[in-house]
Amino acid sequence: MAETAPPPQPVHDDVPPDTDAPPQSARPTWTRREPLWRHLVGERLRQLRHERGETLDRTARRAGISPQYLSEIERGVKEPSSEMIAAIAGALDITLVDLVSAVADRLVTVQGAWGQPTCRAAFALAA
Amino acid sequence: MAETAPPPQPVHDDVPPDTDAPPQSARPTWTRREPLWRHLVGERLRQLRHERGETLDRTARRAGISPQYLSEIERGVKEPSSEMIAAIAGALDITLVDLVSAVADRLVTVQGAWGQPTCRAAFALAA
DNA sequence: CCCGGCGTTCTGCTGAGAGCAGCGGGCGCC
DNA sequence: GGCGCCCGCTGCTCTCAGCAGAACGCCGGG
Repeated sequence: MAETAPPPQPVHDDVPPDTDAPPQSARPTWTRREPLWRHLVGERLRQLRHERGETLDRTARRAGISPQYLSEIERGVKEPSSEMIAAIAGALDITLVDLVSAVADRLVTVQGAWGQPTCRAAFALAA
Repeated sequence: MAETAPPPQPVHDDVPPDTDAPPQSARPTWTRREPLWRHLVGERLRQLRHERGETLDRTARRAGISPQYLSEIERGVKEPSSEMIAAIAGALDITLVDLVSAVADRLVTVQGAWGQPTCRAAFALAA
């Protein structure tokens, strides 16, 4: 590491959740301030996988990665590359378009506790 | 690399754009099929930076990274970590919430050439 | 011509960490 | 007990993130 510019300090504290939490828990993988991208995308990938009734092992194989690694990605422990995100999305039969939109939707929902509407809410109003 | 599972093959071809293109060009940093996450987020970061009238050098310094590296991130050449994304978003005075939403909006806009409405359009309808 | 500003590209470097494998553990269910 | 599902730890290899230095291109102005 070069000595001129120190690496950017982590802007946020990653506080891992209780490991006692059941794996099916809806508890987010961050407990303080803003989550990082890897937390959000991981959470959403897990949610999508559960919605499809797929096991971690099965989805991982379909994506061409190890089950452990998919577990780590879903929990926001590891930083997936863009290709990995695409591969997992493919294994879940969702496009990157819909995945990022889904992540954004989740974001708005979480941050919108004080009333910010979601995309879906907007369409409902329009109808 | 372990010999058991080959790395997932790139799902998409990254074809770099013409280097003759002016840096202010609206030409996307992918020219085939679906873009990858790093292309989309990079594009959006550049767009946001231009909207704010900030130079690459200035934003990079604010984010605590090198200007060259920010250039690479914006062009989708390098894979930014979640912390990097957060740092750059902070330098642009935008939350990760709004950034991912902005990325998703861009996605819908691009993919919606055949008529899929955006969030903004939905709110306009509601009003 | 010169200069400065802005951004990109190239080369080269180092250390972090991605991604994996093996193993063990916990939990729920039968 | 068994099984399935998932998580955590250790350890490994190799890629590449992130940087620095240098050069380049383009533009505008003197």
